[in-house]
Amino acid sequence: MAMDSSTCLDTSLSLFDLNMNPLLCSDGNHPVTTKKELRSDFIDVGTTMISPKEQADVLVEELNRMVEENKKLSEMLMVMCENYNTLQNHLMDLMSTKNPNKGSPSAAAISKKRKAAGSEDNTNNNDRVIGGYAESSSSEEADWCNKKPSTEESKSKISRVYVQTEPSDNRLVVKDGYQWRKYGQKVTRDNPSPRAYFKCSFAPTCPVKKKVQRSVEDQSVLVATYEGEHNHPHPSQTEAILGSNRGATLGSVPCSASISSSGPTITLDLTQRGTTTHGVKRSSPEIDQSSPVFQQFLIEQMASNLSKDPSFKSALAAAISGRIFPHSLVNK
DNA sequence: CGTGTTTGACCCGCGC
DNA sequence: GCGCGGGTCAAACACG
Repeated sequence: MAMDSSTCLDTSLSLFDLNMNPLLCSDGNHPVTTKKELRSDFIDVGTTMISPKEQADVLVEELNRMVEENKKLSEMLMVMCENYNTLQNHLMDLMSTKNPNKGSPSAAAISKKRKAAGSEDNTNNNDRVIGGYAESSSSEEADWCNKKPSTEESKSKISRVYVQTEPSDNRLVVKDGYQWRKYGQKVTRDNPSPRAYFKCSFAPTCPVKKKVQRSVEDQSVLVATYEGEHNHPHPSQTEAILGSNRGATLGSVPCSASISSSGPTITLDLTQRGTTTHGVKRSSPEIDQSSPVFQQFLIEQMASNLSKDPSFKSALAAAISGRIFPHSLVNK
């Protein structure tokens, strides 16, 4: 639904601002130093002639400052997540008062036979492509649930995302920020386009699966069907706060229509925790973002991503070389 | 060499 | 029981 998108987009843009601009810390006094600024800080220090002892002190001081900023960024993330949840709940209330009956499929729809589902992509009149993406309504999903009587809770969490792509783009790729491993491809009877099967590979234990297939009616539209719920935070929740300006990271921000670097693809992540589909409030257990486990996860992700970030490495290398070989840096 | 993708084989549920 | 079709597995392959 578009409302979800706008809510999500709002949060994403906040993240984007977080990445691009030196913001004030939560105490409102100390500006958060971006990675770019850090690099220039290093160079500035590196070009001045100071003793090794002082250099070590400066390094320690710098490290402490970064740790402090890291803490503050984490706090900001927590606040933002809370705001997101508040907005989401507000939206739920609005949607439930507007469409009290939506999301409760009729018994007829539920009892649809498997054969009737054969033309699922072009018979569901409730599905509409809206501005490049759309989400499905309930009937097909209820049918899906019926096909496989759920033995696990996650089986019942099914959503569908429509993504407008270039007709010439033959890849069955729907960018939603998560990491997916393809484990199969099949040509189905009702659709000449192959259907690709993906599993979430961000967390080894994540049960979420995704099916991607081109729409029968419009070959430029990819239909991504998500099954299950992620048991881990969205990768962008940890990557975004690192202030990385890399395209890959930006592309992983949910609802990234305005900032995606990969062409006209517009993705709407309906699988995110707390997100609803079909106007039905999800009842799955939510990840407590204030929990020590979540915070530990965040810290580990930050450390991991920082260590992988080539620009951070080069900045660090420049800073170190600037201190050890100040002249060589000046000559550059 | 590790990781991800491809693709044919296999499994299983459903309809006849 | 058999055939069909969707979903999954796993060996082979590609790539960085």
